[in-house]
Amino acid sequence: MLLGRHDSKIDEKGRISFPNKFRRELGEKLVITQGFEGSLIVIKASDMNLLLEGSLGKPIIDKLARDTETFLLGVAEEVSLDAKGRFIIPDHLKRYANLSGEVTCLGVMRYVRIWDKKHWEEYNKKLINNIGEITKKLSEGE
Amino acid sequence: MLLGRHDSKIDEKGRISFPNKFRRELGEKLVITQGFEGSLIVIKASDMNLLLEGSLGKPIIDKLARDTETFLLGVAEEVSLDAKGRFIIPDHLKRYANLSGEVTCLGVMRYVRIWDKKHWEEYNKKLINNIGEITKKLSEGE
DNA sequence: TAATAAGTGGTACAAAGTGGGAAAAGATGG
DNA sequence: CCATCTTTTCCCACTTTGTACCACTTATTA
Repeated sequence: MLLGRHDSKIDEKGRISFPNKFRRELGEKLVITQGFEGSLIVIKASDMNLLLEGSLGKPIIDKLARDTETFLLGVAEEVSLDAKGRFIIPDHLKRYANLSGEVTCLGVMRYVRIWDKKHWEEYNKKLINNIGEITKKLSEGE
Repeated sequence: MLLGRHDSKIDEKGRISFPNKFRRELGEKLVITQGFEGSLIVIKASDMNLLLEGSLGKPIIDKLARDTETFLLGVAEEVSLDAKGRFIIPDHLKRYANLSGEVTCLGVMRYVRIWDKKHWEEYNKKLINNIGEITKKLSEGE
């Protein structure tokens, strides 16, 4: 299970490094794509189907499903780690997530979320303030 | 069953030590993460599912589940105790819970809550004053 | 009070992370 | 179509961090 936070920064060559604990879980072949709340998603190529839960199987004429799939898959990129666990973030994804210097990577079960560090700090504050309400709603099944 | 209070302090290396009684219950592989009311949660790795009840298995497009998992897992860290029962509290969690010197650890059945000692003293006062009302509401089912 | 167990502080070494250089591949222009 | 310049990939060496362990201090118990 992917777990935990790892702060990193994008170096001069546009590389970002994953810590060992992520690498062990993720393996060699990864897919990076746009995620929610302005973050990026990095996931094992063989786990791609997890992204599509909720839209998979819907007919192509279903606009919601079509939009969701286009959002998640249309801009995805296959990346591979170098010997030290680094990879290059494609430019269009770097722009989407507003990544420049410092980034924060979060392991969330089966995937990693990459955030601009400042953006994450802000989002986390919101989470901290609202987590009581969020979990309440969740447990009420709504 | 985890039970009782243990006061401790964070040493220069950022380590905190658990008393023997906690260790026996918790075992070797622990997970530490952000908890509620500004405290940290330490739980047996194999009991993580207790935290995730409600969000487990939900698709990535479900915002409530995504927020919950990001809050609980994204900043979690797997820690292991050293030969003397100590572990290092990750910096970002130390900051979240405002830990510097003295801390208070409380055993609550299946997990341990870690507080900044002063913060706990204050929170406990509130509990003492309001516990009548809190339990009344609870027993009335809201 | 002695003996044993638990807790604390600190050092040393191995592993992981970082920056950068060289070679290979690809693009551009004459 | 070849020569040169740019970009990408691979790899090496240095730095930093984390972990294991050791020695000492404090508490516990007989």
